[in-house]
Amino acid sequence: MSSTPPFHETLDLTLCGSMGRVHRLCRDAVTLAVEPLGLTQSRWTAMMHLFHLNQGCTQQELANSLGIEMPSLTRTIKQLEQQEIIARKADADDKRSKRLYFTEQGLQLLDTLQVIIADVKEHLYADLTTEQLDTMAHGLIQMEQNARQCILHYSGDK
Amino acid sequence: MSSTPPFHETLDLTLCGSMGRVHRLCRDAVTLAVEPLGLTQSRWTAMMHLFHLNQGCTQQELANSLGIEMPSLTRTIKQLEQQEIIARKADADDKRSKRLYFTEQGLQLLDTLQVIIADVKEHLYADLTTEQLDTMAHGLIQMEQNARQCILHYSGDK
DNA sequence: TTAAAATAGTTAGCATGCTAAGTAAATGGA
DNA sequence: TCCATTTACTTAGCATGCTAACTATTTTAA
Repeated sequence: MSSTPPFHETLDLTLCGSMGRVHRLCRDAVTLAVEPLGLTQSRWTAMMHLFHLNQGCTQQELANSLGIEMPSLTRTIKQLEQQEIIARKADADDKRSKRLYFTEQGLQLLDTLQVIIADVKEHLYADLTTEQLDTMAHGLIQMEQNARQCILHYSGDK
Repeated sequence: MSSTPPFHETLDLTLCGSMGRVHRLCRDAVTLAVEPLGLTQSRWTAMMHLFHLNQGCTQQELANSLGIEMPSLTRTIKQLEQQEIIARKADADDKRSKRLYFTEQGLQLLDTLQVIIADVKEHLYADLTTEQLDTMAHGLIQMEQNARQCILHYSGDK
């Protein structure tokens, strides 16, 4: 296939493992930084996505944005609700749905969170050029598509 | 900071989330493919790394290679031992260490595993150029370093 | 030489992802 | 109209990562 086996070949499938490791490390870095706020990774991530989406979105929409399944989100939402950071309100039109809103103190926490995350982000992306980051982002998207297709392929074969 | 906010900016910290997602998807793809062999992600990954290292390495060496902590590996090794795929043998010189070897059937399974993984890998890396993969691999290594430093920074501040 | 520190591995228990299966509400077709 | 299907969410329980704390052994240093 490739006539000039380069760097990534030596990584083999470890490229995948490498992504997992970097993912864990990045999220550990942020989580450490926001520890004083009493937030875990899943909670601050959910908050950031809810902010970027829009208050009033459904859990399903937030789960899609996060790229996780509903049951994983349910647990996190429950915790954020107990911490009184977000509130669930039943949709009047569709009684199955619950719409998500920040509470007053949730909004205040969000502000602090954003500042801290911006700071950590600078550290994490240090020494990486814009072009590199773009290439990585696009590559990740391509691989995500490939993986989804691959999963269909193998589960279809059964 | 960046005067021309590009693609990755819109992803924000989601680059990290994206890596986590791609990691999960890739490993799910392989895990589906090797399901007939009765292997989970942590088990086939450990097998591949043990193959690339050398039989007879210690658990600590394998954990380093995998980029995971010892307790995580202990569990996986125990399972692989129960499946009689690998065997732990006490080191004669250092009685604390246990050295890892494939069993006969473990080696046979490894052969099959390699074939399947090569196939999946081709799917996963489809439409990605060698240059892209190289950039990604290097970027990941850089980010891993950044994250480790960042973690030191924030835990040192306490 | 012997007590303290470091190292290899284990166990216990948490965080976060997942699937499977259940409930309640909405939708769609006979 | 009414039953079957779909959809939104929840609950239960597994897989895999982690840290904290323990045992046993080795190394270091007084």
